[in-house]
Amino acid sequence: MKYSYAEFVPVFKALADETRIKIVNMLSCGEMCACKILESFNITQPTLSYHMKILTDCGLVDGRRDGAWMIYSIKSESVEHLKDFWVCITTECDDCICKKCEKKLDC
Amino acid sequence: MKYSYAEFVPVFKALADETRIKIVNMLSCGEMCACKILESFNITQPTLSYHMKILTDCGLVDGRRDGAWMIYSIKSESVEHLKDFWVCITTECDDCICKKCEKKLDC
DNA sequence: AAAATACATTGACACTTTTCTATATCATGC
DNA sequence: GCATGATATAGAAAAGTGTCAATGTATTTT
Repeated sequence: MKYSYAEFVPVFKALADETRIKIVNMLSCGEMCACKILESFNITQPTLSYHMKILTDCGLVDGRRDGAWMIYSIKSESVEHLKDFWVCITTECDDCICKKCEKKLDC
Repeated sequence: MKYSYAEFVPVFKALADETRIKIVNMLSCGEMCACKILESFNITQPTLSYHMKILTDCGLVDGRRDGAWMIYSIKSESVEHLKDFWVCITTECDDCICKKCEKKLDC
């Protein structure tokens, strides 16, 4: 298994919220500043800040400061990484956890 | 947008737990009964029952009773559905939410 | 330098999630 | 029908989550 399960828990947690899924979707067309994202939702600015922190902490989104603005963008490699992980754990393969368990290994 | 965001929130929630990610992975090699899954984890039987309910309720896993046993299996169409959704929302396209927002639509 | 703008942090609150123990239900075998 | 094994449910405790108002911190503008 080339992936660690635990590393993806925060990513799935980040996506377990409708607002954050929508933010990821919005950023897929290109970078966007926080104030622009905020306009699209009926949430307060601190709440958006909270959501953006979760998205950046898990590695899905990148944030950079440009003067007074925060510019957010999707991290393509993380997007690919998650897709690859999902395909990997849902496809039968020789090093699957189920085979390890039959061998009484730690899992 | 051919998907509704809200429909995937319970799926991502279900995957936002290391034990449940591992269970999905285990089932990718074929169906398995609850007692067999339970052997692989240091959790109680009610806790596994709780996790299996979350996985089946969100549609990722299918459960059928076979006498005294519960046999669980992956629902391949849900696995594909999630992958397609992820690719869709992370790929730039004409009906992206960001373009809708610029048009001041509800999102 | 003062005002305004953009964003982050703090503290509080309601709500949800995860886990357990105890108990109930259901199916099987004697 | 009773005992046993497999699973589900109920209730409770602890921890985590999402939201806000209030406030703090940069940065830009005047």
